[in-house]
Amino acid sequence: MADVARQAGVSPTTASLVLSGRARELRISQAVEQRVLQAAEELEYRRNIVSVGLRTGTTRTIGFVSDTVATTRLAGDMIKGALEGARERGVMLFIGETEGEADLEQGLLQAMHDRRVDGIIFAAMFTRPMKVPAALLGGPAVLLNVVPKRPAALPSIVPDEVEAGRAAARILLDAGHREGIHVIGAGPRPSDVPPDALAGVERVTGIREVLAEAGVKLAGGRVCPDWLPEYGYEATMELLAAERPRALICLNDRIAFGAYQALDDHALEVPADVSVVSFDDHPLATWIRPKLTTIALPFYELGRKAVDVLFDVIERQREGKPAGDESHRVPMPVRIRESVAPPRA
Amino acid sequence: MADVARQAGVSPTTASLVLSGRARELRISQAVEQRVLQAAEELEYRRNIVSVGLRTGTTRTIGFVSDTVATTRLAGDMIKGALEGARERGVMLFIGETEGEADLEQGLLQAMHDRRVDGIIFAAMFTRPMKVPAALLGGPAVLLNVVPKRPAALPSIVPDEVEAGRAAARILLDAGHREGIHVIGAGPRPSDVPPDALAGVERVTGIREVLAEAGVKLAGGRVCPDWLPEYGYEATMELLAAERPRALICLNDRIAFGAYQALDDHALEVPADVSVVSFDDHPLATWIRPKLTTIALPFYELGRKAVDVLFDVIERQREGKPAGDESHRVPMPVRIRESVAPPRA
DNA sequence: GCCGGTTGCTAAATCGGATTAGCACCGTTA
DNA sequence: TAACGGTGCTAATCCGATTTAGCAACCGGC
Repeated sequence: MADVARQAGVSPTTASLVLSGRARELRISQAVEQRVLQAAEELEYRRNIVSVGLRTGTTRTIGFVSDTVATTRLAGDMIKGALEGARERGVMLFIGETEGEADLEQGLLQAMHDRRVDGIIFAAMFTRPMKVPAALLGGPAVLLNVVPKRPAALPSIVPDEVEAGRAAARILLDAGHREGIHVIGAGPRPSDVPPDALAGVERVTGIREVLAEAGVKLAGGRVCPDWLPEYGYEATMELLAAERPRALICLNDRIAFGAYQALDDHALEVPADVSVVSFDDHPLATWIRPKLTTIALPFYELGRKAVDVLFDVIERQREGKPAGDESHRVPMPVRIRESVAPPRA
Repeated sequence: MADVARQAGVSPTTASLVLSGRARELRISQAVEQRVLQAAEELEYRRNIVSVGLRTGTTRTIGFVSDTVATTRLAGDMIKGALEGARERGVMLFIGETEGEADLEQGLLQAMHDRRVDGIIFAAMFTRPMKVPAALLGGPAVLLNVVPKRPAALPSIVPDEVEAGRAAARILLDAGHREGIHVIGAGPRPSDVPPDALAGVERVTGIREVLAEAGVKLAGGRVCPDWLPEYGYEATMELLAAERPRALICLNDRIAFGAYQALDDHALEVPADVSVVSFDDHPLATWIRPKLTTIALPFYELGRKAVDVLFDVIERQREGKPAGDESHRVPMPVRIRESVAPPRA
């Protein structure tokens, strides 16, 4: 910058003013402004962000801390959304994984604060209640896919799972289903849900609500120890041994995949014999035959939204206002494909 | 830091010396060292890395630039490996996506250099030849899953695809297969491979080499426009319409999934009627039935290795030595599962 | 012709440390 | 006892910007 100032024949102060866009504000003449700009261009000058960060305290950098990023391809979309939001604002993204370990989490948050990030997105790869680490309260932060175990003064961004449950139920009702509707992955009682799987609880809530309104009774439900194909398969096999369902609401696509396998074993066709709706919109959903009708987890939008809200918080903090702790629900889009049909007469 | 110095009753210089671990070197007495350390502890002092970065030029930060991170869950593992390597060295990771666009790439690299990263990992999500951007040569850098289109003075880290091809062929030979071995995803001629799919070329090279050594002839091969289940399905259907294969080498797991569907349509059983080997070890491979024998893409190791090599480069650069442009091949582990059996008599 | 107000620019301090040169003190040695 | 080499610590400078306070020149009004 000193070089630029010299080449333009002005003081470093003036150069700084021009290059940080405050020329107008501090009454620098157009002529001088142009000279500085041109000198900067000729010298291919770029501001040293580290230095700016030291002086102004803003590093144009945010942190993305999550439990794990590799578990599902969808998680990648969350980062992608965040990345895009960050890029639009000219901000870079630090990422880190806690692996669910408290000391890693502590160290990571510390490391980010040491680098003076402007804000932190604290994310989980599937929606769940978590303890909000104290180190998070040190600066602007938002919760992504995390609902705080005890009330925290932080905004959170989560998918609208209840509405997704409603949508799934409506799809079956609209197709004419009234009986033989089973849930795979939870139930039969509302409390029978894998621990910490908030999504499960909320999806079932939405399902039950819509069915109840329509005067339709859920025929049954089966928990799965984990939401993987093999357990979906087992649960569906058990179900089929006992009775003949007309429609399955699988709590995610991997369970649905297992259910497909079980239905296939019993020579039952989807959707002619049994309709299947599911959640997540995993890539798998378009690979299996028939393609799966599913309510998508909007990971990309979640990531983007998190950045938007984080910058709101940063802005508000700069104005001295408090952070706010509202919870933003991101709608889950319905993907109608080929796995639902009217019940066979 | 000034506070620490004051509390310890020494000059800021001394405090700096002690806290940067150079006390011994510059002959600070043990007593003073202890006083400073204790003061720092009491004040919960943490060095401001931004400031250190300004003065020393090292930010304890590296950049991970890739074309896209979300395409496959496996890509996430690559980042995970890099993350772990970085964490062990107390370094943070910036990530960014280029989406394959040159101007985004340019901007991203620029943004990283502006933030004075200590080094950059330039990655692609599947192995392929790419133009190495000039901005990469500005500092320490390594290529991950990228082979430079023209020779560049940068080390590269890539999976050992040729050896993986050999392994796949050996699995079939060991099971007793001699004829009716088809490739799905490439061939029949060695040049029939999707453009830019370096993995395909190398896998086929390895396959042909081992088969040739054993005096076995490849019965045929079919290209797929893209390595997705639907194309694997189509190619296999075409093949089955013409003849009855004894073993399929699918060029990735998604193709294999499509092949399974086609075999199922023809009432052929895996592995009794047809054996299937594949590549990648996508999560899918354990979800389908029978579980798929596949040669795994070692994404996690690739990510880790990239960080290791990058720090080698950084180290060497500090000593004034050149970067080196060797290519590191990471072995691809074989995952024996249930999709291969001896040919039916 | 003097005064107050603009306009246009700059000197100097600051951010939080790292680095360099050197100072005061002490025991040795000739 | 004066020169000498260690020892233990610090003052001053620097990294690359931003920011505050202020200075000179000019202008119009009385």
